[in-house]
Amino acid sequence: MTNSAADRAYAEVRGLILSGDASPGTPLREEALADIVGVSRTPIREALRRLEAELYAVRTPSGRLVVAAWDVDDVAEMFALRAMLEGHAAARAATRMTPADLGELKACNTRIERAIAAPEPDIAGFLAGNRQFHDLIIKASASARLATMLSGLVEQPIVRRTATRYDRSDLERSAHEHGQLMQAISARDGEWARSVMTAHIRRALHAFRAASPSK
Amino acid sequence: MTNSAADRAYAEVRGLILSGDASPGTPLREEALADIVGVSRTPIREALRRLEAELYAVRTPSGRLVVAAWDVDDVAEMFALRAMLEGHAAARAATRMTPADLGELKACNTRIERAIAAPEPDIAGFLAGNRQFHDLIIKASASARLATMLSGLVEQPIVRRTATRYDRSDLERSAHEHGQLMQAISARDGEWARSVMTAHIRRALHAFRAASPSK
DNA sequence: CTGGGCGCTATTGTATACAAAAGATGCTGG
DNA sequence: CCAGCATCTTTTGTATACAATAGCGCCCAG
Repeated sequence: MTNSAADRAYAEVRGLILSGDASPGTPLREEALADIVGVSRTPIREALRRLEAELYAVRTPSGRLVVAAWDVDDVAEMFALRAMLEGHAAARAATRMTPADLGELKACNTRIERAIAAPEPDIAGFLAGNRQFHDLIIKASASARLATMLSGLVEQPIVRRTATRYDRSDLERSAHEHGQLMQAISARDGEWARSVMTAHIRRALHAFRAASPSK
Repeated sequence: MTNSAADRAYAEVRGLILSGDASPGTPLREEALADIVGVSRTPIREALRRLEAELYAVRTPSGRLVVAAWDVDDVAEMFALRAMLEGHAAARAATRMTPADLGELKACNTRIERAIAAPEPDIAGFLAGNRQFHDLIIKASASARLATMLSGLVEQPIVRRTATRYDRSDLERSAHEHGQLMQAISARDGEWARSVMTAHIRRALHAFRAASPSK
């Protein structure tokens, strides 16, 4: 809880962008945001730099920031990068995970299975579990750099929109792939784990594509 | 040249870290750095946030920043990530490059060949050309996200230290691999280009390992 | 001599004031 | 009526002032 104002500013401005309240091209003016969030320009500036680094915002030639426009190709590229990087994380995790870590992973996937087993699947529960599952893998990969790179790449809102269109068989397939991944990790087979993770995320990419408006 | 003070601060502090003047574990105190660079704390803070995001600095539990310690494994991980990401960039570039881009690439590699052909190889010229060559590929990949991720991963000093140990055959091999890459791109074969680039960087990794003290 | 608590200091987080630069607006001359 | 320019406004960049907090050392009691 070191710099709460800046963190709050980051979360709020990011929320504005992802919710669509600030649509692509909207200028992100520091003073206006400071008024909205209720802090001074200093933490706002810090938040904006982070958002710029994560490409949520882009700079006009003269240094003004505007909300970035992500088209389908941009999002596809994000999925492709995530697939590579999380695949790498899975490969590393396979040779580094302790039995205790693996148990935690198993418990997490059990929660996911319970969330989707109900008559009316619990999408929020699925998403929370899914995120935790992936975070456990990343953590077990023991690469701070990988974790940093992935943090700006795992934007729930798009995953969320995709997931709300999942039917039960999609959800079950996802949990099943998690099971495969745990098998690969149990076997300490990094390349198997990489392949499963890559496939897992690339499937999500195509689910997204299928659900997206044009193209 | 929008915010020159912050950029200067970034460059100077980064220089302190990479030159070894600020050794791992050294605290990075804002006021002290402000005095050194000759600007106020505000741009220094901005520079430090960037350095933190790129893992040149890490935060102690209580929010203080210290120079990060990179061991051999960290550097190896950076090479591995670079190999994946630049491989991806090469694959994208292969289907996107215009003949003009390719011509520029060829000219660049010709300069590299000239630099290493001299009786006493021009290492600085090699490094400058090499960097430009890789930047051209990244640019042609037309992925802002990829460019952003790679920018924090291409730290000359380590590459430089490795390159100073190259003998002529290493340098020639590097230029030759660039030639292969251009062939793959000319053929518009993304997977070929990816493989060549990945191999190119992984060879550099092993050159680094061979040159590094322990392990 | 040692351990714990208390207060001081060093350092970062946040707010605000000031400077510079880019954009917009309106005026004037053609 | 339009082009060009001057000025005024808006917005960002930088400096500084103030607040909060964590670390450190010192002193005292046992």
